[in-house]
Amino acid sequence: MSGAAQNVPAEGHNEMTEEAAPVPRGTGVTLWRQIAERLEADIAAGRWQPGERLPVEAELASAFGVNRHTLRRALASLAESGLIEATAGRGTFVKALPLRYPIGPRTRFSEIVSAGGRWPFGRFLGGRVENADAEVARELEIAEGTPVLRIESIHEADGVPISYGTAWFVASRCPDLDLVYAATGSLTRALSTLGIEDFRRRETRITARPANGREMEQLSIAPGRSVLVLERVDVEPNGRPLQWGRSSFAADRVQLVFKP
Amino acid sequence: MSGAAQNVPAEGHNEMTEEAAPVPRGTGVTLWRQIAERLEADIAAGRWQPGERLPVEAELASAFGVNRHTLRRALASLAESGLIEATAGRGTFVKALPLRYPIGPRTRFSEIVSAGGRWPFGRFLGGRVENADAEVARELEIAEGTPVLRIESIHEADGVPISYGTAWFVASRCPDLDLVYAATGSLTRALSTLGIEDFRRRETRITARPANGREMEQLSIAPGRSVLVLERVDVEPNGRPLQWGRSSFAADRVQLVFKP
DNA sequence: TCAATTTGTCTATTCGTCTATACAAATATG
DNA sequence: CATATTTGTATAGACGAATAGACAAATTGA
Repeated sequence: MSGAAQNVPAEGHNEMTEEAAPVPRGTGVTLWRQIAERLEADIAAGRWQPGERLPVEAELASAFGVNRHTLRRALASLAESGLIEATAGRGTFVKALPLRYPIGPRTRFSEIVSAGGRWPFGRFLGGRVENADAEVARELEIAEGTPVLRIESIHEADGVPISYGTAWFVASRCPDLDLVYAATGSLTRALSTLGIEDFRRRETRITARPANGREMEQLSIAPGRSVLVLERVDVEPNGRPLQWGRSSFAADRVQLVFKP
Repeated sequence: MSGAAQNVPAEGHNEMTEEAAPVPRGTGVTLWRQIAERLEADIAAGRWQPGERLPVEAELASAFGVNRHTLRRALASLAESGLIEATAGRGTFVKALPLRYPIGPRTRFSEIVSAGGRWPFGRFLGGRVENADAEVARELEIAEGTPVLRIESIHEADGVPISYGTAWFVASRCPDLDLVYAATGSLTRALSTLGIEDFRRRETRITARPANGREMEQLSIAPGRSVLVLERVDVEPNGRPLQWGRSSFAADRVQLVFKP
């Protein structure tokens, strides 16, 4: 590490004063972005708990081998994402916490979030009836061109966006679902209101990639952060597809759990 | 899009000549990196099939609204990852293809890769006996300090690295597993040789994040690409934990599939 | 109340990214 | 074989990232 430590750390328990792995240069990702990502990952991994204070800027800068201004640029982006908050004279504190998210036959966002001790909410962004294209038709096992209801929403836990995505429903099966969903903030409850008492997960497909502009915006996550992209098909008890959806989960705010 | 198209595209079916969404600037990710990621995502999404030629550099540059040199920098990184190959006078062609990877009670890498029509191989990187730390002990349900066998390996399909990770086994249960694994290139076969005929998946936990330096190196993926991090526990028929492992999957080369 | 600590802001310089122009080299096709 | 097409390389200038130094502002604790 080329940068010499500029401030001698106070005595006592001290994390992060040992040098971190060098931040690679020339990778196409700026230093401040990489540092922000590492700090975010460390927080997600539990290195610092909510409410805990991070090492001071000078220490972090030294540990990462960068200038304090570069380090501050990293912290600024974390603050922008809502993960940390800094106050002059006081320090920088952690705000975030990941959610344990089991995926099973009866995956229900509301139940999962409530079980995690937080407040679930489905923020309805928009819905409209459109004719099923080839992909939607295949997933829902209907004829191409059949009217489907397309709903776009964000799912939040304690006001923090967890997932953002789109779901398609057979329009004739779910009249006015968008209106009831918008009113209740819960998809499961809206379906129940419409007489659909049960459905279960048929298949979940997962990939991951860096968030795009829309996802960054809707999920309030920093550029370059990863999203887990879930494509899922839910079916009614008679086996008929009810819903096909594709959602992006803020990877740092959720940990998917599977038990075969 | 500020950049004017510099070459009139040839007549006939033509993708990508319409302008792509503008590449954001000031995000901490260079333009060439973002372009590389988008092209990689498009390839993974099936926009171009292996063997198919990408639009020429001038067209791509125009579509992304960047200089041809910037576009070339993006293509260079994709070529470095093995996704594409370019030849002067000939064009740029796609090489990559994602693997469908079902996760279930009997997840076996070899079976999955073979089912996908490719050649599976477990590249043994190293193994040694060590004393279980707190985390390993908890996952394997043994006393802290119990000797465990730690194995590091890369799993490949047709010579392309798919996952890289570490697994821990109760040393007394799997004597010489590392040696047999190194010799056979198949964990399942190695365990069978040692008298362990069956095991099943108890739990799989998934997160995602950008690949770190080691993962970029071992998986031959470009900086900033995402990895799917799987923590898994496998147990023997009697319910006793056999293996705890944590592997990083190249997110662009694999799509995880779950059927509850 | 004051000193110490920590974050916040300003100005300036150097290095890397992006753009631009031009032309060489390799391949494909008529 | 010649032309068109496409990638590959060289040089140069403008702009953003990173560094550096200095000092102000806010908070904490003695």
